[in-house]
Amino acid sequence: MRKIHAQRHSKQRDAILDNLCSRYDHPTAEDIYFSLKPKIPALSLATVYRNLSQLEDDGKIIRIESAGTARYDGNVNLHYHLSCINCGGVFDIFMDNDCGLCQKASEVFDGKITGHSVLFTGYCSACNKQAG
Amino acid sequence: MRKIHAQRHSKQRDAILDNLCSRYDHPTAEDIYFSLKPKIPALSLATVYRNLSQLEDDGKIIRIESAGTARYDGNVNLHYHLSCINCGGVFDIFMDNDCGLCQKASEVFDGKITGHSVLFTGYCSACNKQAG
DNA sequence: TTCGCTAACGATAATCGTTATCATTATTAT
DNA sequence: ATAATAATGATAACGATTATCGTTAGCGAA
Repeated sequence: MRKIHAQRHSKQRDAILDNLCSRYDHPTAEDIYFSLKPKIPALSLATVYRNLSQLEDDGKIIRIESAGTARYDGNVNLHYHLSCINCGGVFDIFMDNDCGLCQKASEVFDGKITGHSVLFTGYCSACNKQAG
Repeated sequence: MRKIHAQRHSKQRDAILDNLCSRYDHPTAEDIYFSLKPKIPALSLATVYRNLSQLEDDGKIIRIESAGTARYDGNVNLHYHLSCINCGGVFDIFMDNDCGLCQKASEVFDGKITGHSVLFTGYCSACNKQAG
């Protein structure tokens, strides 16, 4: 089902990937759109969506399925996320391995596991200190 | 932010919870709607959505954030899910613990972790046998 | 270098899942 | 039974995403 993409180069796609890779706040498509709009005034939101799915298909970015709106991540190395109950932000959680999660899951599941994602919920550093 | 609900009893809510708890295919709101429609012809899709969020707030069911459409699960005990790349189905993966995932995450994350969800991707039993 | 093909674009309409509104119905305490 | 109001059904509204379509631009061949 994976499509073949990016037969041609485009400034918009470059800008979108650059933008995503230079930030760590896991922006939504709209966040990226508004972030690039000053630099590329003619940019269309449709183009952002189009390229984000394309880049995802090409394995260059990751889509984070948080409630409601999709967020994106330019870091394709294995890591997890925490969605803050208080501020709604999404934060990185880096662990040097998956704690044997896939291994264990493969043992108990009669199918084939090719990947996984983990979304923690709780309070980010700032909100935890602030609210207690 | 958790709301107080269910001050009154309703046949619709009972039916929705019953339906969800008696099946293991992690249906969408619409799936439940069509499943109950023959039994409760006057049922409205809005009522299904309303009660699903209410039941979720009450901790009686779980919402699974898969791509696009939300799915629901009547089993509130800790377990994980696999989304089949081939057929699109969502399947249970039961493990007797979290493999130390939360423990490890708490060590490396400067905030407070209160919960987590894991979504594996791959092939379900049937699709794995069929396609290889 | 220009030409032609068509991928990618921008603008916007359409779609889809979900939520809000509101008049009506039904549950429950009195 | 009655009154108060939670919950309902119908449907409009909403927000995120995708599809459409005419135009633009990347790139290989002439």
